[in-house]
Amino acid sequence: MNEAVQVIRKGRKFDQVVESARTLFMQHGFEGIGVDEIARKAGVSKATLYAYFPDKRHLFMEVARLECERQAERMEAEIDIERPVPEVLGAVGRAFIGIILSDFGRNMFRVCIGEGERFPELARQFYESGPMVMRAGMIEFLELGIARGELEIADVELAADQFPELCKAGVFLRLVTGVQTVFSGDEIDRVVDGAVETFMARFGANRG
Amino acid sequence: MNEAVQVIRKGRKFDQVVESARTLFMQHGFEGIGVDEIARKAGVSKATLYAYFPDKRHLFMEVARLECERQAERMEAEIDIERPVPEVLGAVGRAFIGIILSDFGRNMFRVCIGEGERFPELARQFYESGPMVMRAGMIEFLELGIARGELEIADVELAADQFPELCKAGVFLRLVTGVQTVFSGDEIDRVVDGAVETFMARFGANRG
DNA sequence: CCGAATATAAACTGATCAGTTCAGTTTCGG
DNA sequence: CCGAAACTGAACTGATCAGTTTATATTCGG
Repeated sequence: MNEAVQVIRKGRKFDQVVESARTLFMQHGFEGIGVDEIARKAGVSKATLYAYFPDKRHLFMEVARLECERQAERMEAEIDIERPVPEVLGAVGRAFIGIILSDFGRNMFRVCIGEGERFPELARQFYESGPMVMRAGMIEFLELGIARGELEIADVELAADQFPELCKAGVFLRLVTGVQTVFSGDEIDRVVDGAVETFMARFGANRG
Repeated sequence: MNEAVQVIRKGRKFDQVVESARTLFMQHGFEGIGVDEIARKAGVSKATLYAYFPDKRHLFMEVARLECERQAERMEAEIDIERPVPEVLGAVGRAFIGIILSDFGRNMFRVCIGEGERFPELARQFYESGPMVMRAGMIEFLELGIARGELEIADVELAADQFPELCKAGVFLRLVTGVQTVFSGDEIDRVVDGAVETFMARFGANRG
């Protein structure tokens, strides 16, 4: 089944390499760092690195996949979906913005989008192990909210897409274009609270 | 005042170069095409090209700036802001999605974001001549809608950021990651109409 | 029709960097 | 303690590509 994993993990210094790659990729992006430096920081020879991974791209993919898993787990652990819908949405929005603003998020977007044409495999894997997972979680949660009578949604998938998009309002574009790279807590609250309010105005079940 | 423009435009084959660059950049992105090919397609020698532009990046910037202007003009010409707010928003949304899905839009995002760290000048200029212009237009229009009594908005800037973001729901990310590259008219209608409905649910002045 | 501005072709520089090779060393299970 | 697997280091290959150079040719205003 998972032969691929076994094929890749064959040496004792595997984790050192991944950890070094994680740090450097997240800090400098894909093109911003050379394989030599990754090997050096890992305390490993370049030849060893290439014994583990067929090329730089697959090393990056592995790092990206792990990091997405990590973020997804953290998010799941932090958020209690039993709380009222607006509260949960607020928490989700703040976590989401946090990821987007992190070195990881910024560089992941940069690489996936920038490299998308030359390296479609990565962008697709990123979508599937990042945004798609979150989308599935959103759908699940929204359906719970509907069942609880807190939400009324005809097109749940569209709603699940709209919420994260709302959270990016005025942030994402300014971030990736470098127009603004630091956002205060107040700024984040403003956009997340705005997202929750807009979302609830449309989909909240107001019977009263 | 515009000495810079005069300094750049000094030969008779300038337009050929820009036009060639426009076509090829929009088709292959920034890194996807070499200067040699741009010169060849322009029917111009490489040396001539470098007589016009200090480097490849500034050539790209010029193309980007012109294309943004072009899109902004087209949008302004097509849309009649005297129509009812939801109708105007629908038209804006469809035009916006159209730009995003075009070769120009896709590659512009790709390059600005991908190249952002190494070439911040471009991303900033893009933000200013593209999204920022649209944002200003949105703000103006929303204020008109408020004055007309069709809208009620406390934070106009946030609302102006939210609408385009809503229009991207489920489209933008799938596009830039290559998960889905073609979108049907029905799909576009679904997301734009959904954006208008959500927006109006929050900001529409329903006194009835 | 002259001379200054502009354009050309094509070879060249120089820098970058992923990935390879190989001869030799270390590690570790059995 | 042996032999196989894993690892090392450092030089090397090979490809890409932006930008330069140079000697020559074309264009065009005055």
